[in-house]
Amino acid sequence: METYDTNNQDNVKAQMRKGVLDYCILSILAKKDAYASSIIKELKDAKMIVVEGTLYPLLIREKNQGFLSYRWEESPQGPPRKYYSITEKGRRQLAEMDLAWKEIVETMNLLRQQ
Amino acid sequence: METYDTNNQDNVKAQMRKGVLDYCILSILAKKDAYASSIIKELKDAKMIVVEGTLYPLLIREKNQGFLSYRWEESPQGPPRKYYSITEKGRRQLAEMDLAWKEIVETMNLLRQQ
DNA sequence: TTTAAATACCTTGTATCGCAAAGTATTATT
DNA sequence: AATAATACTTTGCGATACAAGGTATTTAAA
Repeated sequence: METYDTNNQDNVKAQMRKGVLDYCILSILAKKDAYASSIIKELKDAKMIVVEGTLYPLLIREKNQGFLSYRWEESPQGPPRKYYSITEKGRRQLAEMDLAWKEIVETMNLLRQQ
Repeated sequence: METYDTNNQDNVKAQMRKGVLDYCILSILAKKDAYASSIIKELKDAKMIVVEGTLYPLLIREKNQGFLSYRWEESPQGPPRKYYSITEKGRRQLAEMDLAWKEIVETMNLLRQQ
């Protein structure tokens, strides 16, 4: 059973307003496959702090929407890692997010002009 | 009783991620006093759709945080209007939001560079 | 051999937000 | 009076972000 954000297109912008984290995650994974802990490190470096309790459900949601897939890989130390990849559908979503983000940035520029 | 976002400064950015509506409202009111229906119209023109059920609680929250004040004014037609004004504290908050927004936009630019 | 440390994934409960929908109130028009 | 137009408010729901705690695997130390 899917939720309200499956029709896509029309409400990408509405969702964008709620937070940019989904956009961040897809952007990161568009460049390179990664696992949760490494994504957290990358976001921390970019000063966009995220904690595990936020990221794991988010990755699961994006996977359930078909934007991501994953595979297990051995780690040099510790338990195996769940590497996520962006899918074709994820790349299309990312393209829509780019447009929505651009519009929001332009709107804010307009609103902030005195 | 205040909530988690009263310490200010540290979490402006975290809040910003949740949505840009607060930023929009303060931006609009920084230019000119306005009442709810006129704010909705202005946001609609800027393609940032907001409905009453979103805006009214938001205005009340910002008023409770001391970012806004209001006064009643007669309307040429219909019931009186509640005109909101941004306060000094609201302007300081807006300045912090400007910084937080700038950082988020820069972060997204970085993350979207292939 | 047990214990601890490091790494990694996952879940639960809470506060908050955005929205649809319904409700209340005032004024002007019919 | 009844209706329309305007404006403010509240309720209930679904979704998000986070703190906190939990589970599991591997390696190193005691």
